[in-house]
Amino acid sequence: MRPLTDSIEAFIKSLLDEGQEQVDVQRNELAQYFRCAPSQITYVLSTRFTPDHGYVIESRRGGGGYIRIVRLRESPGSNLLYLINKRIGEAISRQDCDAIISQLNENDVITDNEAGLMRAAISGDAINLPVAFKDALRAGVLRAMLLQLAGRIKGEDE
Amino acid sequence: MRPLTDSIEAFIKSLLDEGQEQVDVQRNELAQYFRCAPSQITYVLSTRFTPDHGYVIESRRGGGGYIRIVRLRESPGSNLLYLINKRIGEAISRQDCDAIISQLNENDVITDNEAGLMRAAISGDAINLPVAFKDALRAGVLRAMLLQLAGRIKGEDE
DNA sequence: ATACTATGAATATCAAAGATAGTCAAAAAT
DNA sequence: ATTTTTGACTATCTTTGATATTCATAGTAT
Repeated sequence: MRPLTDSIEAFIKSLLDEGQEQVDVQRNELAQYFRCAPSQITYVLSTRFTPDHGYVIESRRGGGGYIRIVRLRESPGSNLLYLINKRIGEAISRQDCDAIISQLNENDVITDNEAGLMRAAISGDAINLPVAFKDALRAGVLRAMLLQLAGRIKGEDE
Repeated sequence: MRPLTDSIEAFIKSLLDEGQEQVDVQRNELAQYFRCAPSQITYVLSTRFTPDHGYVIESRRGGGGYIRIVRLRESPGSNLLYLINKRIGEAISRQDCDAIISQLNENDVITDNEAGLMRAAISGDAINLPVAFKDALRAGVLRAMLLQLAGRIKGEDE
């Protein structure tokens, strides 16, 4: 018999195939539907809906809580998924970050102002830490921002 | 189902969107309208209408009592300086950051997309560090981004 | 009139209960 | 071995209710 993980994965993908870039689900509801432990849902999401696979997850707890699955899109000339999954590793230098940001800016993936914000975020002037450590933190910040870019919904701003 | 908090928040904001800088509401009346406990209103106000969010609350008890919600519309410049020099200290929580970013967004200092980028930058999901340490790093990242905002020159973006 | 008190009408506070989702390690299945 | 599945425990957010506090007004005594 096909394992539950596969069914759950397929089910979520079918939801996303209805043209939407994202779906909200309730963990308990889904678990009930598949008659499994709620943590099973978490397991599927964390093994099949990672940035590697082209997805990001957001969630909210408490009453009215939900899990939102966002399918990342590849905007022209951006290479966002490559940057997120391959180019940035565990650590990245400031210069390399700058280069990436400039390239995104030149390809009109981000505005001048956004590029400025991103450079500020990865500058890390203030912190007095070993370079290796800084580079690791910078990698995290840059990756998070690129994930946000990849998750943007078309025409969301203005 | 959308939690009540969100509806109440939206309702209050819609009242403020009618051009007024402030609204007076009666807590019991609002609670009746939403069929919830009066303290629910208090909860919404204290979690979504704080000074960080750009609001202040005044109230009076007793007969004819009311709750006044005032939206602060400070000049973006001075507000930024305050945030940079006073509000952010050595450390800041994620929640507080979120509130500040929302406020900048609502006051049109930053676009929706920029708000998204900033939230991503301060999220620090990936790194596994003691909370106190994270909060200190976050303060640095947020401050750097606010400085960038402060330094924006009119007409810099196309 | 003036001061004091009682009453009713609001809001504030705070802790507990409810509703979600996350984590992690162990058990089960493949 | 690796992947799946479960369950106990934790974290976070919402909702409620009991109790305390504050204010306005009316009444009462002097």
